[in-house]
Amino acid sequence: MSTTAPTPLTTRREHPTKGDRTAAAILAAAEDLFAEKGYDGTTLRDVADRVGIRIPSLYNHFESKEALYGAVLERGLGPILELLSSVVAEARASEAPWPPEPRPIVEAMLAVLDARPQLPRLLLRETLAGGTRLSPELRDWIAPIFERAGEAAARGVDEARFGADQVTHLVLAIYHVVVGYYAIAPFYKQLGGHDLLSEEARERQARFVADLVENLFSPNTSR
Amino acid sequence: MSTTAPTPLTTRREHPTKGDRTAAAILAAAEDLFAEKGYDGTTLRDVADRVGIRIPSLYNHFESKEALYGAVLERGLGPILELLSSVVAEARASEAPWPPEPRPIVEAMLAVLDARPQLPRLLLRETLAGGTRLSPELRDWIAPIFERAGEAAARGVDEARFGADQVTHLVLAIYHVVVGYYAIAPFYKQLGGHDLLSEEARERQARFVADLVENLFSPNTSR
Amino acid sequence: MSTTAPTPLTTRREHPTKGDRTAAAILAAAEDLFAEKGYDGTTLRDVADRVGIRIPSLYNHFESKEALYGAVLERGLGPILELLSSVVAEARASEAPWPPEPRPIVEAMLAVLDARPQLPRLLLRETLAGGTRLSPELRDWIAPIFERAGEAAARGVDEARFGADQVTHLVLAIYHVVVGYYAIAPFYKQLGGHDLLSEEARERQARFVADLVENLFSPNTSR
Amino acid sequence: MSTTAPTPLTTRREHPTKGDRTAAAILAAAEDLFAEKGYDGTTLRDVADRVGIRIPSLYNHFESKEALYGAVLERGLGPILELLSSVVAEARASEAPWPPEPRPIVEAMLAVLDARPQLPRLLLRETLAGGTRLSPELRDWIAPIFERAGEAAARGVDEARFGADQVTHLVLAIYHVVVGYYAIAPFYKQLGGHDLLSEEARERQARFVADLVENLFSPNTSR
DNA sequence: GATGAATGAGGATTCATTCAT
DNA sequence: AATGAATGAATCCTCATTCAT
Repeated sequence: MSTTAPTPLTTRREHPTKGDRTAAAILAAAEDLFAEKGYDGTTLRDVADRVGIRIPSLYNHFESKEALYGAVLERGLGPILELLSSVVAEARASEAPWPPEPRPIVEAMLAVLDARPQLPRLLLRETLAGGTRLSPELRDWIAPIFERAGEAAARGVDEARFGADQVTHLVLAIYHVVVGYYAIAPFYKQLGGHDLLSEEARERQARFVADLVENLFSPNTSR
Repeated sequence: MSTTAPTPLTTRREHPTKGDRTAAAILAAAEDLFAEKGYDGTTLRDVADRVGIRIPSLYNHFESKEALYGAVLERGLGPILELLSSVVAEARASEAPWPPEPRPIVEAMLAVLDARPQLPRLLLRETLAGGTRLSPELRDWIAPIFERAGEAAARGVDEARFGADQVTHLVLAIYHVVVGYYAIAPFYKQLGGHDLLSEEARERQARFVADLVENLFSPNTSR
Repeated sequence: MSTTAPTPLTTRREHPTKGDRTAAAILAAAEDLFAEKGYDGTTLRDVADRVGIRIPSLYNHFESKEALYGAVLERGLGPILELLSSVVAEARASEAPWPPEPRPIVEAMLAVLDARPQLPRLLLRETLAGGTRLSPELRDWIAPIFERAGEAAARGVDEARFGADQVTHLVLAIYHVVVGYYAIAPFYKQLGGHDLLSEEARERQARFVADLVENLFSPNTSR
Repeated sequence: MSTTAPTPLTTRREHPTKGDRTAAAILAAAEDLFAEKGYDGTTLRDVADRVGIRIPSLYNHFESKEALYGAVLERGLGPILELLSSVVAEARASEAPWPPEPRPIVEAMLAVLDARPQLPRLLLRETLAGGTRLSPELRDWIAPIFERAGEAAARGVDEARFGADQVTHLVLAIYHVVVGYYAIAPFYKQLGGHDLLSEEARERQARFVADLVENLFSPNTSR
């Protein structure tokens, strides 16, 4: 489903070779499958079939199923974590109440996820699994985000509404509102609901999330 | 090969027999394991080991792994869905703005989940899987809940804040805030955060969710 | 399918007890199943289901699956072997050309098989299996039959037609013509042919076999 | 899970590859075992052991146990059915009484079976099982053979001896005489008889069958 | 780089059998 | 005599991985 297929992080050449293209196709297929069926529910046969190659060929590009999964996570989660890191770091550095204007941030965030709607499911699967299969690298990246998001939020939140000890809950809530939306989309549709990933629905969600965040953080004044 | 189905596998007697106790133990073990590792990640060996029996004995109580999973889901999700159904139905019947007082509802909801913190993970896993393994029975139960929750919310929501077309997003958001909290707890703890399932944390979350709901639905006045 | 269910050979009481009746029902069910699906293809669950009892109850009547199979064979093959033995013994004793009048013998034979059309299949299955599961008892019974049948036939056969060294082939041929007919009946019917076990068909077969035997043994005179 | 079927399992190349040789060895082993012990009595372990490979390797060549059985049947029964088909078709086309000279046909038939004495047992097992595991393909092949054999025989048979309504019985009889001989051979030997598959015995049987057929069809004249 | 073949480990499930009730 | 529960052994089959070509 994902359309962009950048070169894998581990090997960067000037010209994308045929091998690079295969590797990218594998990553794309694996991302979809891991998101849809989870690590244990995805077989290398599934991946190879979707790419149109045979199983052993996968090993020319990735050392193992775990390595492939790691590569998918890294490629997928990297941009998100970078975005979050920078936002959080920025907010941390500034003295202004956080966030000065939530809309751009929310929109940047959702733009990333819109381009790769599988990532939230990947993310959620990882949190459900307790980060079991997260590389130490990725884990070290994630931990401070929550931490700093908490710090930042602590300064921005309307204390009349949420106590300082509720900041963690606030951060987690926003996280779940955002990723949960994408994760539930296929199920919701299948249940008879409309397509949450349609253009309009995603715009509505963007507005909704922005409103929500703004509403939560700002003092009691409606926009 | 067999044509008659000799042993009713779900009959309950007056006195809990040895078999009933074993079945209950299997269900408990399976609930934990399915929540932690997912359907594909859980083996019948895992379940049997945790119960302290041998694998074939599982088949004296459940017809198959899928049937066991179904039983876990039904037993676990039943109370939640009933609660939601009754709340939604009630709200639907009354003319008063919904909910008249969110706190009791939120507390009832969280009380159920507190007693079985695995259920949210089970739920979330199902939504991630697109309800693939949901029995038609359970699916028919879930669909109208979202639907009616939307109707009810449509009457209660502060229209100055959220448009009518955002009600679905609102309902999903609350759902994800609630279940996501439990789902991420083990990961959060492992990442160095505190225990989200501790007494205090759960109380904070209860307050937070109640505040959030109240805040979202009531007009712009803090309590 | 078989309707008569005499008491098992191992226990003969005056009044058929309830247990005896169960044992008979088990034997009847097992005879059908072993004939239809063979020893390996028949499970004790199949047998128990058909009788309407639970598997462990089978063990109140038969020591093991093998013992049950043995009992079925003994009960089923006994009458046939007795008949054959007596015929052969009789022919052996007499000096007259054998058989003086084949019709009665053929008819007696077919009467037994008509009453229990499963037996030929059981028999054929055993010969296919090389008598692997035949009790030594039964095997000792069978061996001399062929032997004596050969001797007898040797005297009766039209030597102008079949050489003495072909007597074995002759005996085997008759054996296969007879038992094969019953064995192939279900398949033949299913292939679109008519029912070989119908009254008329069986009568035709009786006539055919009698003609064949007569024809083979008698000098070149048609009936 | 997989959607495409990547590896054609039955393709034949010009040079027999290693895989082809393995597949042939598997077929040979399976043919013996299925003939000796039947489908249910044969385990893939048996097959693998006889070939000298491990069980999972079987799946590189055949999709399942059933598929392997089907391949054995097709490969084994194909030549027989072809022979029968051609004989029957030929007889059907000609106007001469059938068969003009039975000996060549019987000899051709027995030559095929002599080369693969397991096939008759395979055949007989199938008829005993009611063709349960016969592929529709094979079944469609078999049905018309009996049918046409009946038609052909109807023209050739000595009507003074066998009525038209006995033709089916005649055809079945010949079939059983032929295949039964091979099927019973191991048992007969084990019972103390001589080896029915020895050179001499097979020649005797060939003569016997030819005599029998000739005798049955021709008017009352010995050869 | 691609793949046919092979395989150790393991997965769900069935089966015959036992035993306490 | 009947059976619910338990289980060792085995069955078919899948999976990730390796290796020679």
